Amino acid sequence: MGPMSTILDVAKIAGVSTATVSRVINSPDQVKEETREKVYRAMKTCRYQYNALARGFVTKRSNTIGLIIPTISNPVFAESTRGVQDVAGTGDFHVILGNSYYDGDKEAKLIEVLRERQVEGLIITTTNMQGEILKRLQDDGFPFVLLYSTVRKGPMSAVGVDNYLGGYRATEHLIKLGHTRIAMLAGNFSISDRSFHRWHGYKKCLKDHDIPYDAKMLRQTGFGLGNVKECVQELLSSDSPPTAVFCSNDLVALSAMEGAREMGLDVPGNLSVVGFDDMPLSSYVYPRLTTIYQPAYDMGRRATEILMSQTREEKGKPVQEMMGVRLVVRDSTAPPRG
Amino acid sequence: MGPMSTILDVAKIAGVSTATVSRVINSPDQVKEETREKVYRAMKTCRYQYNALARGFVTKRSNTIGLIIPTISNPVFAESTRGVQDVAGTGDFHVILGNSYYDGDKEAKLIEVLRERQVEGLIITTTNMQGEILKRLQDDGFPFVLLYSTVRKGPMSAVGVDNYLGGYRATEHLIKLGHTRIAMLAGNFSISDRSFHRWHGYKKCLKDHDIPYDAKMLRQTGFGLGNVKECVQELLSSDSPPTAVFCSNDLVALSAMEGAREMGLDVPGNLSVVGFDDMPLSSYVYPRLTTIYQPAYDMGRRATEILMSQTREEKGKPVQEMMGVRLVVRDSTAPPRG
DNA sequence: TTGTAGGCGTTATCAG
DNA sequence: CTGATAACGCCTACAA
Repeated sequence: MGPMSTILDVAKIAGVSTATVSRVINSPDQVKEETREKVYRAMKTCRYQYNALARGFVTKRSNTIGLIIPTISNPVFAESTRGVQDVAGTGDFHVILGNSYYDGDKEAKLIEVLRERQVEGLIITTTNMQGEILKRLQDDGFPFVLLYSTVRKGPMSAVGVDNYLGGYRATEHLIKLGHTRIAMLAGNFSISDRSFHRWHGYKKCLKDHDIPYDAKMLRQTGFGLGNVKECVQELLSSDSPPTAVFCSNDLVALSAMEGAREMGLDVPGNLSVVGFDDMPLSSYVYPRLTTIYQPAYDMGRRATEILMSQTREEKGKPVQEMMGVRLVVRDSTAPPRG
Repeated sequence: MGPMSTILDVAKIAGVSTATVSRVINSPDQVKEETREKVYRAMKTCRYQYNALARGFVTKRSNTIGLIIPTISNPVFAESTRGVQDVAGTGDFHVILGNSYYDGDKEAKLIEVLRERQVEGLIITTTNMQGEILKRLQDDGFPFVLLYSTVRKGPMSAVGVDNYLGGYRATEHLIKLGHTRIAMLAGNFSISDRSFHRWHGYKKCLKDHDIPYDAKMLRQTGFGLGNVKECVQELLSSDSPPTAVFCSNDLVALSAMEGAREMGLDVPGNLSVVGFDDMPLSSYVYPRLTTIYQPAYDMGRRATEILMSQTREEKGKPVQEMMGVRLVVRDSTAPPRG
């Protein structure tokens, strides 16, 4: 990679000024055809390559947005990421991707360095709602939108689903099937308020059906396929084990099913399992997973549309958008045995 | 977002020169503690935020690499992407992600715009091996490494697996099980030479076991979950249908199994299926998928290590690295019936 | 240890 | 339609 040639080189070769070269790049019709051709030829002879960074530097527009998610390994985040990329691309934006791995500090660090790199906006699936970080962004008037958010009003833009409702629907399905001992495997509340809302929906549904809430039926797990198996197995080893479990996402549900199977139990025979997300592969797993669908791809798209309009307008009002969830009944749930 | 303050503002407030401010940012120990503190205070009072773009502009180092994959929706690419991000992060690099969607033109366009944006290097899972594009990168001395590559020698850096061997192993497994009518569902050769190599391994294995190769047993499909089902169903409807099928990736394998099931056939009872990739969820699907494992995460890591060393050194020799594949036998394969 | 000043590649403002 | 020229925010010799 020798030194690249610049518009100055081009200008010299073509015998014009740099301003003219810049014009043929940005508004070709403002320059006489003859000179335009001359410039094109000059570009070719010195193998000129445009430097978008330099432009960004003067126009103060990097044409880049940052996307922070917990981890790209979760297929549901992969879907929303694709949504983000697709609409960003149509606006000639690029996206820098960062994984927070559900770590608030990593998340904060990412936000900081992405801002240093002059991203024009941020899409964040936050792991640290309470933190000062978002407030800081807010104060600075820095454009950002929360993705997979529980926020429904206030000064921040957000797109998400009604997690409370999702939790309610999942639980309701189980109750209608005849279950009364229903556990919940929730992602750690300190790390995800989504999980917290789902738990509230779960509790409310229990109450509406006169099933007493039992705190021992709640287990907070990590989010990966971490200690989930142990959690179910503890649950299932208690003196009055659950006959069903609502998991705060599909990945957790998969581990839960495996944990149950390791104990020689059948899903859904001995244990019904419902997940949350409906990631693309959930209809292929065994047993096919009953779960709450949320429109990941579209959420990614929508968040990006909002962000992009936000970066352009001077003072766009914040917009919150809640998209629909729906219960998808498949094979991992059934009436309790005997 | 009002105008941000610059080191000049900081300098004025602190009563020092911009050079000094720059020093406290880049080499704090080169400046007397007293002035250093003064500068820090000044930064605070004007809420100074570092502009990494400006630095990149002068140092000609964007600290960014581009990553081009077919689609982030395929979990195997998500895994390697995570590998890339993880090691890029340790080198203070960021990664801009682009999906080519298996489209050579999109891929070319992505390479172009990423170069304009001054990425320091590119990691590409190419869809267009033959194209001029890579040659162009080569000629320009632009650092890049091919990921999921079949390249084993020559001037380009690459990391991948032995696809030929993978195809061979998969087929061998089927043959040892007693199958003789073995089909292959291959991703379109024009789009993926990986698939092409796997097919060669498949053919060679057939030959080594005196099973005549039958061209009608090969179907080239798209890569998503596109027309795969129809392909299997055609195959299975022929007068002498296959008893087993080797699929060029796990996603295709899932569709194939579904296609067979739709015809009322049992997997592996009536049809054995083996995939390729061993994506993280393949052990959860039903039936648990027999497949060829390739170390996606590590491949992503390795590719990035190579690239990063390449961007630093002046004239690093190209390095090719082939990582191990291995057959993972699970439940989607069995001896043929009767 | 600190300051001065030139330069990075492009755009944008004015003139011509 | 085209040309000077001053930014943009930071780094880096070179001097002091």
